[in-house]
Amino acid sequence: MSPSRADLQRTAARVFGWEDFRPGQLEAMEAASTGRDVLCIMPTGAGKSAVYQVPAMAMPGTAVVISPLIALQQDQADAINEAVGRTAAYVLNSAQSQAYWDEAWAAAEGDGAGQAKFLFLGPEQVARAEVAERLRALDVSLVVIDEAHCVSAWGHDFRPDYLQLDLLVKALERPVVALTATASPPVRAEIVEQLGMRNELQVSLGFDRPNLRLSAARHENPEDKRRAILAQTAQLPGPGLLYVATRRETEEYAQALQEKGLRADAYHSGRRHEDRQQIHEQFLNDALDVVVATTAFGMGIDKPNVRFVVHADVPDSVDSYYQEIGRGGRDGEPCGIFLHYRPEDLGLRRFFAAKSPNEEALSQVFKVVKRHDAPVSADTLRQDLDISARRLSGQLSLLEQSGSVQASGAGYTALPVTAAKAVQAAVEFAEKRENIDSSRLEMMRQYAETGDCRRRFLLNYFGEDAPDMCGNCDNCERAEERGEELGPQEPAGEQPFPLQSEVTHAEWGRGMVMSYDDGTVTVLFDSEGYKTLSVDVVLEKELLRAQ
DNA sequence: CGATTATCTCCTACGAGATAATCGGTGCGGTAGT
Repeated sequence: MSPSRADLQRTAARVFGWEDFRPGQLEAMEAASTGRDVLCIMPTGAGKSAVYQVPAMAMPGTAVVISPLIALQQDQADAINEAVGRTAAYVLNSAQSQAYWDEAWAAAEGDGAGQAKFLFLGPEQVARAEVAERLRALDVSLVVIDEAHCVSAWGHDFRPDYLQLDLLVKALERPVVALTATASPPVRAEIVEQLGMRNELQVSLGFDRPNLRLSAARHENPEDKRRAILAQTAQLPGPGLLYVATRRETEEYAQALQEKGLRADAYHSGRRHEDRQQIHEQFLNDALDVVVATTAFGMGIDKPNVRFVVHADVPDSVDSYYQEIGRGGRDGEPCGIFLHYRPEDLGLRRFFAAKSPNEEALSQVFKVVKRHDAPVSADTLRQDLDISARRLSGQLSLLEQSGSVQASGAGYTALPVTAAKAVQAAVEFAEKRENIDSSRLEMMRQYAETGDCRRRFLLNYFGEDAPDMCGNCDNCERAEERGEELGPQEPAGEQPFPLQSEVTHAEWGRGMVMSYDDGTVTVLFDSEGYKTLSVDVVLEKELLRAQ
């Protein structure tokens, strides 16, 4: 028997002391507990964790929670254990002793009062055959993917095991609960596809954050940009965040800000663990005015009173940008959002995005998979190949996605093609993905350069309609100064296809209309990424057709 | 792709300017060495 809505409410109150629910929360919990997949998009602090924790406590069995950072897993497990009053959640990773693992397995495999209700693991653990096997044997309540945007953001290159999670999902045959604060339509689609979710309920609380005051400034040379950033950051009321692109910049800006008398520190993944922890704590306790950080700083940080978020460089996508500025103004009070931009800065992002696949390694991996008649496990492949687990994961998922290898719980099977064909398909697939990535970067450029309402740009990007000028971004303020009416806006120019409607293009196939801006239309094509076209040309040449 | 650093060139030698080489982000896990 799955728990009823009343059961869920009782559990929430009894175990966690939660009496009230946000819109969508209860609905999502109910869906999960009755066996339906759920994709939940809620800002941090809106009670995302409750969506899986409450049903998992109300249901029999153990929830398997996949989360990207061990520190994050530990925080969540601690919170659960404190609420429950015993060890109901275990965090499993390479740093734990064998004794701890044994205890966790024993607790998960048992049932009754001492049962483990949650196991927290990273995708790398799930990819180990031994762990996967043991998980398959458990009575699992839910499969939870926390920070699910990592599937899309990290799966392709950085942490390839994210793309193998569908095997776990398939093997366990339990409802999937995917949670994230930020996901544009294509990212949502990718999460659903990669995790093999079916008929999922999507719950989104909406992306508008009206208290964030958006602005951007363009600079010509690096020195002017640097001066402007320092002057601005020193003068803004804190606490705040300054995001930069490189580790070295974090050190340089932090030092310059210190010299101006601010309490500032540099945060990046190259710093010692204790230092990172200390900076994090100091920031939370208002003992720092500014943290100057790379992308390493952010996930899991829930501080209400961040008063500004300054970007010294463009991030790789609007998705990342929104994730980063979303750390400001969580208390609902005003927060200044500033993007400093030079077109040349896009170069670094292009460099990071350009990772051509290793054809030699692909070919080798494919040949070895093909040599086996029966499905072969990643572990066996690794012994045959003498390559790292991580690289193997990357090659396998590329081969799988480009259609030359099939994956199942039993292992990998090669399809009847030659190694040369398999490599070619994989390379083409990687190129296509790179095109999509660069189109995402192009959207970041558009955001930086737009003269239109920035809030509308962001909302359109995340698939929401936003007809009004917001009045709280630099471009709206400039329009106001020119004496233009805000409020419901005359659509600037013709808009032949409604927002969010489906269109087709002879060459690029199916796409979705995302936004109109200054005589252009931006369409998100399934296979090509974002394309921005002139409305006049589209109409004249009949480039797009409504679906 | 672009910024920074290292090396080369000029030939009185210095140091300036040109040219070449290098570097750049996220975390897991495991390994080597205390």
